[in-house]
Amino acid sequence: MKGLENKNFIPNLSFDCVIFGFNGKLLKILILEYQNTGVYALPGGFIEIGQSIDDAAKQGVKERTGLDNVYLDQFYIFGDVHRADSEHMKRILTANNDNTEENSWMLERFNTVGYYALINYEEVTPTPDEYSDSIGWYAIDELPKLMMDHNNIVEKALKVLRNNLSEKLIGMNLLPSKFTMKQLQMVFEAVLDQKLRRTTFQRKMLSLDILERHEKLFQGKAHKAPYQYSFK
Amino acid sequence: MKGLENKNFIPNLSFDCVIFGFNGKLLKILILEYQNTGVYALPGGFIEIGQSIDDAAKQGVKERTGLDNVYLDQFYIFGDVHRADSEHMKRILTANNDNTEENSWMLERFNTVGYYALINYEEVTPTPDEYSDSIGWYAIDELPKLMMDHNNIVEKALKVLRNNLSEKLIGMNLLPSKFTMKQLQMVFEAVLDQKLRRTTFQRKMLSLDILERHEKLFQGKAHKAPYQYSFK
DNA sequence: AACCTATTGTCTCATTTTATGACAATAATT
DNA sequence: AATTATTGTCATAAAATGAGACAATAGGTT
Repeated sequence: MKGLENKNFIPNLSFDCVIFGFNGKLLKILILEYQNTGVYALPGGFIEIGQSIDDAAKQGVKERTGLDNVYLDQFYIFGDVHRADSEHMKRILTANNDNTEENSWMLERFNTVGYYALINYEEVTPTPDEYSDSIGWYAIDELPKLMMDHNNIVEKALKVLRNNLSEKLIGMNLLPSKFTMKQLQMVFEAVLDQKLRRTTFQRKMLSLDILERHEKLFQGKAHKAPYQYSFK
Repeated sequence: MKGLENKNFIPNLSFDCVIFGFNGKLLKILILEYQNTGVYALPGGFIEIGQSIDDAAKQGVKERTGLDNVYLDQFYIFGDVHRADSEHMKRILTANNDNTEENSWMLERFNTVGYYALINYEEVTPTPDEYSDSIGWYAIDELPKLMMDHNNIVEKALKVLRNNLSEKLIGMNLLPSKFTMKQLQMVFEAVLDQKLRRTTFQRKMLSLDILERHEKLFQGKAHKAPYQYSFK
């Protein structure tokens, strides 16, 4: 596993990121597949000595999405003894012809810090890193079986996201800087997984006094063109 | 530091607990003072290999309060590089005539998992453990300067507690099993640090359908005796 | 050009929730 | 029996939300 053994990592601690994106209809998550293993996992990594966990996560997201300045929120540390499933890791190591002796520390128990990120789907070109051969978007209700307790991590991230959506008004991070009221509503509906009433939603959003209205968006459709908005 | 060197701990990881109690008027926190150092700190500890972080925290709270089955919630991991302040730790180690060589790992960088606990003030007899010579309740607005970033940890715990109070209805854990509406309101007021309207609060609580009404509590006061309630 | 269609922005009215104050009931004291 | 402080509940006002109506469009169809 090229490069890993050169660095000094904090032992027994990792991070994993649930990277949310919105394609206009569905809420999706970035999942990567390790080379020659059929093992699916959340993008994650380790923390260098001398590096804050937040920075490590930030860097990890950047490496895999190319995006800087991403909304990133640490939401939980998963510290169960039995969360690690060393079989998966062994398969990844051997598939990479790795010296299992030298990297056996990766088979030890790991606690992992969960982060979730919200990114603008359109601005992203997911690029697989050196360990994985593919990276792709998966709708949240069509996730493959993930390694270790990663499915559980996603579950928890979704819960936290749903809780924080209205409160912290973080839906913005899933949209381009300018968007229509309809787009904003669809983000809310996708995240909360429920239909919202158009008029009520619109009134609520406008009353919050957080939106700035811009020019109309002409979509070439046979109906009134909607205004565009951005967050103040 | 007796006993510590015998155990196998997960390196570079600790936990710290913000233990909240309510004395009837004020929201308080358990703080301990290390022997012969003047260093104040949150009760915390390390995690054994083969022990989940939750269990380690649970055990830590039990050791320091004597209480089992405490409401305990992991709320954040503090992973800044500069949060550690090894001076404090050195003072604690030398004050205990510790072999600084052998325990030098305690001076390394530590990430710490923050927990908050809610306990019934009256049922608790805080007992100092082997490392500390005193343990005591401090009102949240009269905390001493704590070691490392522990003041910061308390701040964050308070924020999370305020957010979760109504949502998760966890105020119950700060009260005896039977309480009056007034007592419940005072818990809310102490945690949220704001006055609430009596009639609105009472109607709200009753409408939630989470309270069971019991016999009246005669306090020997010259006015109507209030009902007692418990959570269903 | 006149009409048609789907969507948008805004309004209205009904319903529900919350704010605010009023008031009677009551446990002990005077 | 009158007084006092607090409690439980109700009445009314104000605010927020639900649910639908409707006119204003941007373009398509005839």
